[in-house]
Amino acid sequence: MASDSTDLRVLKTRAAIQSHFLDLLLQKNFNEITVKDIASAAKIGRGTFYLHYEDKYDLLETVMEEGLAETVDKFRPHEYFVDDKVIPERVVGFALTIFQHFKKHDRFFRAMLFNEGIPMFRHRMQSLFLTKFRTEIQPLQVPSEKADPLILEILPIFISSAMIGLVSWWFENQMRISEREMAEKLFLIMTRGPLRALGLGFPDERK
Amino acid sequence: MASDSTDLRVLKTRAAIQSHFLDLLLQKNFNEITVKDIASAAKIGRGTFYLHYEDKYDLLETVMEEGLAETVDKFRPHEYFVDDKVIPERVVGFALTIFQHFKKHDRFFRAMLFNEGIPMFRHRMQSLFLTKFRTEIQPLQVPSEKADPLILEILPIFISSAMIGLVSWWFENQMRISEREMAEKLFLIMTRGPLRALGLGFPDERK
DNA sequence: ATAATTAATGAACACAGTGTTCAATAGCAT
DNA sequence: ATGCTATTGAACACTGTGTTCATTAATTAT
Repeated sequence: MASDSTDLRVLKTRAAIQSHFLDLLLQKNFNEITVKDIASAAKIGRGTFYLHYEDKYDLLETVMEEGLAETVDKFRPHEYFVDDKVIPERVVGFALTIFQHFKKHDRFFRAMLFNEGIPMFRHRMQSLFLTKFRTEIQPLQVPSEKADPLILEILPIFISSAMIGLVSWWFENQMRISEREMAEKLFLIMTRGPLRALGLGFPDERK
Repeated sequence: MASDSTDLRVLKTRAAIQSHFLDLLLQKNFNEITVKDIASAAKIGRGTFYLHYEDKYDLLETVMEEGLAETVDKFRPHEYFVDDKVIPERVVGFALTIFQHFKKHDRFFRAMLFNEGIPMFRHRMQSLFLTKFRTEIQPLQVPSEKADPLILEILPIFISSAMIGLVSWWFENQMRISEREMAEKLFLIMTRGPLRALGLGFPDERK
C-alpha cells in the first residue's frame, strides 16, 4: 500500500475509486454503500480496492481529510483587529473567501455535508472553524474590564457552530444568495448582534 | 409488533433493550453495535429483538424520537417580545429551561450527541430548534424599515446552530458552568452581539 | 386457580458483505 | 525487451442479518 506511488495504474485506480465514491455518496447513504458497489462503479475488482484502502471508512477518511486540508489553507491568519477595533472590510473579506471556497468545491461539500451517515464530517469541519476562531479571538486579551473570560471561551464555539449551520443552509438553498451578500449579512449579525440586526430594541435603552 | 402493549413481559423486554442500548451507545460507535450485542447485553434472545424492532436503526429512531418529543415540550411559546422590545428575563428564562432539561437527561443526550455514528441526531435536534426560532422570529414582522428579509431568514439558522454547538460544548465540559451563567452569557451575546460582547469597538463609532 | 393467550427461547436457515489468499494476466518504467 | 508490480477473478472462512418454527414460560382473563 505505497501511498505515494507514481505508477499510472495506481493513480488511475485511485482517482476512479475516489470519484465514483463521491458519486455514490451523492446518491445514497454511506452506511448503505458497500465495497462491492464502489468497486463495480469504478470498474475494478473488489480485491483491488483492498490494495489501496483498508475499508470504506479508510477511504472516507482519506477523501475527507484531503478536502479539509485544502479548506484549511483558506484559513490563513488575517489582522481582523487593530487596537481592539474591528476592521470591517477584513472580516467581510474572510467570510467571502469561505463562501467562495465552498461554492468552488460544490460536489465535495454536498457529498460530505448532506450524506446522512457521515457523522464525523461536520465535527471535523467545526473543529477546524473552532481552531480558527480560537486562535483569532483568544490572544486578543481585550484590555478593558469588559472582557469576560467565560465569554472569551464561549464565543469561538458560538461563532463556529453558527458558521457551519449557515454554510449548510446556504448549500441547501442552491447558493441562491451571493457570497458577498452572505458575508455582509454575517458581518451585520456579528457586529450589531442577532437581535439588534433585526431592528429590535431593548427596554433599558433610550430610543 | 403491537407497539402499545401493556403486557409486563413486553414492557420489561423493551425497557431492557432501550436501556442497554443507551449503555452501548455510551461505550462504542453505533456502527459497531450489532443486534447480537444488544440482545446479549439485555439478556434476551436475538430473535426476540426482532419481535420489537425492525432493526437497530428502527430502535435508534424510536429512542431518539421519544427523547426529542419530550424535549420539544420545553419549547412552548413564550412572549419574548412586546412591541418589538425584548424582555430580558423571558429570554434568559427560556435559555435556562433548555440547559436544565439537558442536564436532567444527561445520559440520553450524551449518548446521542457524542456517539460518532449517529448522524441524524444533531440534524433532528437542530431542526427542532430551528422550527422554534422560526415561529418565534418570523411573525415578528418588524415594522421599521430596518427589518431586512434576508436577515429574517438567516437569523433562525444562525441562532439554532449556535445553540446546538453551545449545548454540546457545555456537555463536553461536564456542565461545569451553571445553567444560569450559560443562559446569561448567551443573552449577552444575543443582545450586544458576538464582537461587542467581548468589549471590541468599531472604527465607525464614537467611543 | 385454571385455562386461554401471547411472549420469549434457541436452534436452524439462506443470504449478503467482509477481508484475505493465490496463481494468472496485464500494464508500466527503464 | 525485460523485469517489476498492479490488477484480476475466483475461492475461502467468517460475521452479521433477518426469518422460521416448534417448545417453553409468563401473563391475563375468567
